[in-house]
Amino acid sequence: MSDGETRRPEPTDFIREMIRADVAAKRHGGQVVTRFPPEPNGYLHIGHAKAICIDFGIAKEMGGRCHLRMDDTNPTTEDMEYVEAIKRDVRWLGFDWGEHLYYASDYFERFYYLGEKLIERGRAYVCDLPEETFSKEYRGTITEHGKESPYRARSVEENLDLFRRMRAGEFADGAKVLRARIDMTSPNMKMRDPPLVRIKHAHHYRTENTWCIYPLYDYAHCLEDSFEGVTHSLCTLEFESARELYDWVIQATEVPHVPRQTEFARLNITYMVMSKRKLLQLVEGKHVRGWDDPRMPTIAGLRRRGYTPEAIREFIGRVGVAKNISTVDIALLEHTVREDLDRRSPRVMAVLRPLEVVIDSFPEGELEEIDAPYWPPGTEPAADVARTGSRKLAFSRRVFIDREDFAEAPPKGWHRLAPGRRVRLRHAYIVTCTSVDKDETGAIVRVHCTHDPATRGGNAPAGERVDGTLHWVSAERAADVEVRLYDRLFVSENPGEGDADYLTELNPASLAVLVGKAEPSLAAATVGERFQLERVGFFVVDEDTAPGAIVLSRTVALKDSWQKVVARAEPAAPKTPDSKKEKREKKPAAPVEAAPVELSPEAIALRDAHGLPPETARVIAQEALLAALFAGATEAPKGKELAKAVATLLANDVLGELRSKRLEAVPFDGPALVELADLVKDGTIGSAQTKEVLAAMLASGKSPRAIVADKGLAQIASADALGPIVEQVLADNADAVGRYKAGNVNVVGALVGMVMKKSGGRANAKLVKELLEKKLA
RNA sequence: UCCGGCGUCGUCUAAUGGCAGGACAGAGGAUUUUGAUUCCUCUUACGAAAGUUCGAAUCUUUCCGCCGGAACCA
Repeated sequence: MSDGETRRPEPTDFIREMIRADVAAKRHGGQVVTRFPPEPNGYLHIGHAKAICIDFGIAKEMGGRCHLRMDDTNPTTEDMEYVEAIKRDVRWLGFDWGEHLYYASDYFERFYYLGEKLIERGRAYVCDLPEETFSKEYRGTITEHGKESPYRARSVEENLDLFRRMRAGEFADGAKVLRARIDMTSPNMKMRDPPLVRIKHAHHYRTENTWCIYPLYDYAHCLEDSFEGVTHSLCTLEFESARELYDWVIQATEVPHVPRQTEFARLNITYMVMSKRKLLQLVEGKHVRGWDDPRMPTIAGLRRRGYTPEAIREFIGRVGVAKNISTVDIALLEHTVREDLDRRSPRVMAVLRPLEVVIDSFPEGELEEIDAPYWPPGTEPAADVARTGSRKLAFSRRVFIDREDFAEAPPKGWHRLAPGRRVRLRHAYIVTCTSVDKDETGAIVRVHCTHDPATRGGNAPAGERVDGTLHWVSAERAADVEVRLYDRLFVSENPGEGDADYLTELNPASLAVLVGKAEPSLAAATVGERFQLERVGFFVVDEDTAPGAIVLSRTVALKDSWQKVVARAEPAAPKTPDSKKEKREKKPAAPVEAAPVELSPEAIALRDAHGLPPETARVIAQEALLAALFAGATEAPKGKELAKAVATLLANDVLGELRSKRLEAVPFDGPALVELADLVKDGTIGSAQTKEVLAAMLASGKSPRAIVADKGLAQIASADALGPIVEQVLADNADAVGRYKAGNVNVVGALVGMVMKKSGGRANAKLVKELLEKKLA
């Protein structure tokens, strides 16, 4: 991390939490191995940057390693050019795979070997069904089961022979395929005998013509992870339903190392497209100049646009990692890059649309040298930024300003030049506009000013305020520069949303090329150097620059609050597309009457036998484990009498634990729950303690009474015992008490919590609350 | 319609049964030789309903909405 990068607390997200827990539990010997597995069939984009930051970033944080692996199992799309581009981009982003560069294509022999092994164990077969036949007649649909392929029952010998001949090249593309033998009735379509290895007589950029069969993603990826000892295989949400197959292949091939797949939401950004297919279309359709066109969301494009790796990493960090499907506002990306560039970009001046200004009071032919600092006071350049100090500016009778900075009839709130107005030419003089020259069409060709010699350096006399400060360039010493102004590539917030073709939503103004005038110091600028053109934006010197022909690309414009004022005066922009909330509310739910619950006969029996609320009865009847526990409970001595309490426990708390821990069994029985309910009934424990006892039962299987005794959980329910603790908490939290008195009644909950904690979890919460409320009243 | 996933300010994201917090965006203001930067202030959210609980964004149930899954792509 470079110096000065924003320090933030250690990132926490569900993946990091999971991995930290794995490390703490010493799974995989406490090792963390991740991988970033791009397919070399396109350039990396900022969505990949998220994956890279997660895969490499987490491995680094946990003291593990991250592999860079080219997932090159499809010979028809992949290419060495992409491999090189991927390596360059990952490195540029600041990550290092060390020795760990891998290629799926190096594992082809092992995939083949494991294919034979699957066949031998009856877990895979060679299928002759054409792709179309299988998908139309056999796979079934989302709602209907599939049916088994007629080739499913082939003998091991025949399968082996066929598979070998597939490899030997005896069959045409698509004539045969190796299929997993799983379950044609699975609700997960991925599990309906998915293809594992297909025939493709194609040249592979690395293995050339060695192979004519290639593994498919679902077969290859999990094995690659296993071969490499990957512990945590992190991928995006669309692979969620592939996870079941991932685990199946690992289990069926009996590979020794078992990696685990976890999915997170991919990155979307407004006004951008992020699919490889669309990006490829933009390049091939010449809608942009190439993969590294500065308008592209590719890493190469962003790099050429002048983005820094630090800014991108910071952006990714701010976006976070979660499973919500999300689209980040491009304003956040722009903010992050401005923030970074502000510390990296020396300030210089250039005029994009020159308008000549004649300073009539300044002597003809005179050139005045002015020393101007590169950095405004108060801005500390980042440590690794080269240009510091100041440079020389030339002031002369003729200068250029931007046409946008002059108005003959200025609108309200105008802070720039206009007839009669006094403005400062930055670092130079305060000037006053005296007249305007126009051509025969009435267009302004020249502006006349007089300067105030007492204001040299731009200093206003004490107490005087000028109308504004303008950037400028001497007409005598200006360097011509090509300036490329980039804007978002699409005009639509979500290109291609709905029925729209995203290509019709390209922004025709995404690139504007101007020839401007720059201050002399810019003539020596070198490719990759970054500047802020004062009042205009952040720029980078483009690689198209040649000696004497500087090309400047705008990375991002400066924030412009004047533009906002102007925009506000104009008719309101069309409302943004539907937000999440609007989507949710689009079809307003008909006011739902609490629909009468349909009860199964079992549920009805439970309800009637024990007087349970119908909801509770249904939940218990539905879940076999709960039903068994409940049945056991009612057999116990006090079971009938406490049935309702037990049922509530079962339906509300036990079920929750079962779900969250994905438990199939529970280490206690029904009578234990009766015992727990009895403890509550006789007042030994309160509701606060019940949860804790239940958790302990789940963990140890011990009896409730034993747990209460062990942990000393018997509740404290006397005002005498609790009073002092309440007093103490109140005294220690005067500020919280203040907030309560100011109207925040929720504070009581927090105070109850504190008392509970101080009492070792033993206080009767209800009583505590009463005591607190009495004191606070 | 089946399976899986997801619903918190406009946007992204926190909270691990106890004061709904942060960032961006937006609004207002201060400072300013960049209408920049910086600083201060403010508006705005738990999809709905019912249940469990002293207390629910968090546990349970039902409903609603969104996304992914039927490539011999990855």
